[in-house]
Amino acid sequence: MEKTSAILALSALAHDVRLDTFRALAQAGDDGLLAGEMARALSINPTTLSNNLKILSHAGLIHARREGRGIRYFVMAEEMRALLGYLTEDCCGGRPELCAPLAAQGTEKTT
Amino acid sequence: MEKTSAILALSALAHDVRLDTFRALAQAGDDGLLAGEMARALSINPTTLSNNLKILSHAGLIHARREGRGIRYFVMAEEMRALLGYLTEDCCGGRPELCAPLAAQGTEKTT
DNA sequence: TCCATATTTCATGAATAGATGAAGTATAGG
DNA sequence: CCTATACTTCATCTATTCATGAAATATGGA
Repeated sequence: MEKTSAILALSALAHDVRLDTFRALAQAGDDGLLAGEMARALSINPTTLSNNLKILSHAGLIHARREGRGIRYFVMAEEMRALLGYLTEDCCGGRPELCAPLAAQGTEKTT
Repeated sequence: MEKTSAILALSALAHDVRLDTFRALAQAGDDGLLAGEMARALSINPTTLSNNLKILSHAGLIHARREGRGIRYFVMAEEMRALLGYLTEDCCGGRPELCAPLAAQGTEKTT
């Protein structure tokens, strides 16, 4: 992954609504979610959501497909993997172990 | 890790100078780097660098220690690990395998 | 004490991001 | 076709971020 793509993805995720949205889509997995479902579920103004979905799409983190009157969004796991790979491999000074003991590590519940 | 901390860290990293700085510090490891060394090495205006170092510090990704006339900065690996953990565990819908095959994965050289 | 060095804080202006109502586009169904 | 639904795009305003010169602060040494 290139640095510019990484920065694009990082800034896409660094936002309350977008992070919530991304998480909801990740949870939904291959089923994806309709824009309207997300707007209702997360109580977001449809226009605001649409703008933020566009930013996530542009970063390559999600993609969309029309479905009847609605538009269904899906997470792009590959891009997220690439980002995590970039952060661990490239940003941790070639010593991934410094920053990436993701295998084990305590799994606390967060919100 | 809490969502607000994650957003703070993500936006701290989502910036050209700050990402470069963070990478340089990660490479330096426990030796850390003086602010001046980084400014010279990366050709960054000292004021600009200082502002960006403050942002990284505030996000908990680095910390500083005075050393004579200079100030030496160090990466906070723990916070970076927490961020990566948050992204994989919390954002990938409780199905980390979706986004975190960091163990294997092709290690291409990036810039 | 006085000065040079190293870095930060302050102040300011320019650029970018963010939210949202109104208007536009696409689709389904009568 | 006509209308309702589901979204997006446009236009606009506000808020935040960014970069940087000038001034302030801290330290070391003569």
